[in-house]
Formats: sequence, C-alpha cells, structure tokens
Amino acid sequence: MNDVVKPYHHGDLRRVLLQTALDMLGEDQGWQFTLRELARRAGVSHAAPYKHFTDKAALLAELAVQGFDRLEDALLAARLPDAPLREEFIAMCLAYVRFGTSNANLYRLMFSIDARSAKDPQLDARSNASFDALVDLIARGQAAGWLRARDAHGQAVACWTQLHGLTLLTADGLLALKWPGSDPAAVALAGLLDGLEEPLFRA
Amino acid sequence: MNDVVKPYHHGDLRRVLLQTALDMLGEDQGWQFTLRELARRAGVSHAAPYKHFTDKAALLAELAVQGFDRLEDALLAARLPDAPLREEFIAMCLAYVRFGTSNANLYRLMFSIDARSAKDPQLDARSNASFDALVDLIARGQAAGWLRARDAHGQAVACWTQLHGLTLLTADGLLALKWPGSDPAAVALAGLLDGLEEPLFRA
DNA sequence: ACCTGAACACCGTTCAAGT
DNA sequence: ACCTGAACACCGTTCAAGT
Repeated sequence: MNDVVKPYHHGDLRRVLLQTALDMLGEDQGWQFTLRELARRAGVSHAAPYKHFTDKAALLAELAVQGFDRLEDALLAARLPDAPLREEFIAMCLAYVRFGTSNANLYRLMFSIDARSAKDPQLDARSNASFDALVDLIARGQAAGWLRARDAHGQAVACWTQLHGLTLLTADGLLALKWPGSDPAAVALAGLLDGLEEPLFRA
Repeated sequence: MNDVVKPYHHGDLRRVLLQTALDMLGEDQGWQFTLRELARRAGVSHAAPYKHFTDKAALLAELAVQGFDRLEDALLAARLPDAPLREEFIAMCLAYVRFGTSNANLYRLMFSIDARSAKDPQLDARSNASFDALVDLIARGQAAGWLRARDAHGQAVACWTQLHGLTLLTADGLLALKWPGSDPAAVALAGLLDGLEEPLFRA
C-alpha cells in the first residue's frame, strides 16, 4: 500500500501551475498575480516554477497563448453556418467582446507588455492566426457580395481595433459607468458594420 | 551668505516628483516605474513622496489627470477652425492617435487599473470632459448636415472605442509589425468615418 | 529528474526621530 | 511643516543541497 499520495515529484507541476494561474486570473484583483502566491496555491516552493518556466514573463506568455486558444474556441463556437454571413459576422464580433469582458484579466494579459516581453513565437503565431481568420471572414463577405470589395487587411484592421477598444473600455467599466442603461457594444458594433459595408473614405 | 543651495525643505517636491515621473514615462521601460527610483532621481529619500501622495496609486492617478490635460491640449491644438468640420474631425482623430502613440506609457497609464484604483474624482472628470467634447463635435457635425442625425452618444462610443483600440495596438507595435508599409491609422480611421457618416445598423 | 531552503537585491509602506 | 533612516512584509531570481 502506497502512502505517498503526493510524491516528491509533483508529476504534472507545469500544467497545474498554468491551470492555477488561469484560476487566479478569473478572480478579481487584476492580472498582476505574483509568482510566489501561484507557487503557494499549487502547494509547492516558490522556486519550483523556475524548473518549468525560465522566468515570470515566460509563464505569462504561455498563459497568453492559452488565452488566444480559448478566444479562438469561443469564436468557433459562435459560428452560425446556416445563417447569412452578415449575421454570423455580427455573432462573432459579439462573441469576441464577450470573451474579453468575461475574461478581462486574461484578455488584458494577452496584450500586456509583460507577456509579450518574453517574445514567445507561439504568441505571435496565435494572434496572427486569429487575425488571419478575421481577414478570411471579411474576404468571404466580399466574395458573397455583402461587403464592398476593398482591401481586406484594412477592413480587418478597422474591425479589430474597434473590437479591441470596445472590449478594453467595457472591461474597465468606462463605458457601462457612463451609460448604464444602454448596450454600448451593440451601438459600437453597428458603427463598425457600417464602416465595413460602406465605401472606405479615401486615405 | 547662504551656502544652503538645496535646503532641507526641498520646497517644491510635489511638482518635481510629478515632472520626474513624466520624464521617466517618456523613456522606454513601460509605465510601471518604481516609487523608490522616482525618489532617487528626485534626490530625496524613498519615504519623502508619502508626504505629498497618500500612496503610489494616488501618484499614478495624478499623472493620469495630467495626461488627460495634455491630451486635451493636443486636441485643441489640432483644431482647424477655418476648415470644413469633416477635415477638422479627421485632424483631431489623427491627433488623438498620435498623442497616444507618442506618449505610449502615459497613455497606457491613463487607462490602467492601477491609476484608476485610486478613484480620483478628478480623473473621472477629465475623461468625461474629453468624451463630452467628442459628443459635442459629433453633434455639431450632425447640425451641419455632415453626419447623419443619430444618437450622438452612440456615435461617440463607436468613435472613441475605435481610436482607443487603434492607439493601443499601434503603441504595442501589433499593427506596424504586420504591415510595415501601410499606414493602418489612416485605413482604420477611414472605416470609422464611414461608420459615422452612414446610417447605423439597427441594434 | 524534480523540488527545497536559504540567500540576495529589490519593492511599497510605516513610523519614530531629526531639522 | 518637511524630510530621513531603520524597519517590516513582501517580491523575482539564483543556487547549493536534498530525495
């Protein structure tokens, strides 16, 4: 009979650390959790994480990668294959904002300097992939005749910047506080949609 | 004859601390400077700042207030009283993005949780004033017949979220890195403009 | 191979004491 | 009234040593 329920070798410490960190991000305090508290919650010494991550920035970068994976899952889950492309587009935009506001700390971490200072190539790959999917969706909208045929990259930039700003300001409570009654997301998304459907102002 | 060039009472320490902090924000490292280094640069003990600011968050909030003041100055300087309203609007949008990207650390600080955790009423007043100016500008555009008469708050939200997202992503180098040759600001602003000029999609 | 404990150089904050 | 110096409870990171 083996009494060593938790052996000296934690076994799966790397995954446990990441999961615990994600749990901590789900709480209120912001995304600047400390490595020492993370180790404490994982029931391990504060030096143990350094056997699995070169430093704190590397851990944050890994969390950011997982954040982009989850964002992609949320967007895929919001697809409406049987609906008109326009409806699907709106649904995915709303899913983007909702992901960011429901996982505010994780979303902020995904774009934070600290996470990106690790220069994790996976992180760039993930955010590029998300953006390419957006370009593709817009290109399909153009092919279907719903969107005007303009530079899809430019339209994707306009779309992404709008969603990003809307997500952050909503997450920070700077929009809801000003107009408690309205749904700023819907209003702002409406403006975004027109910007894509109507001719681009010549730059 | 008085040898005490720098007397025991620094005299104007509060202002010196704020100015030194702004200088530090102008450097590269990000906006998370330390209070102790700030005191060091000001040539004062690390406990001295606590006689002028209740804690670090209060100092950050004060810096954020000054940031909004400077942003307002930059927007006022970008006005084109003799040009059509549409040109002026574009100029001010570009001025907004340029302020944020030229003062990236200060801009990030202005919207950071740490600065807002002080709950400085001045900070809310400043950001509300900037937003109200935007609403006013849009309302004038509607009155002049250039913008469609829709809810000005909603249009201002769409405008502000677009500018905010564009500013942050540009400051983080996430747009320039992808398309080094283009000017994403101009493209995204073009989309924004159409969103305001063309009818809003019903939410 | 994986983890610990002590150590180092830092923080933010407080407080008695100095001028 | 304004500032200092020592102190406290924390960090992130390193490294010899343990199993």
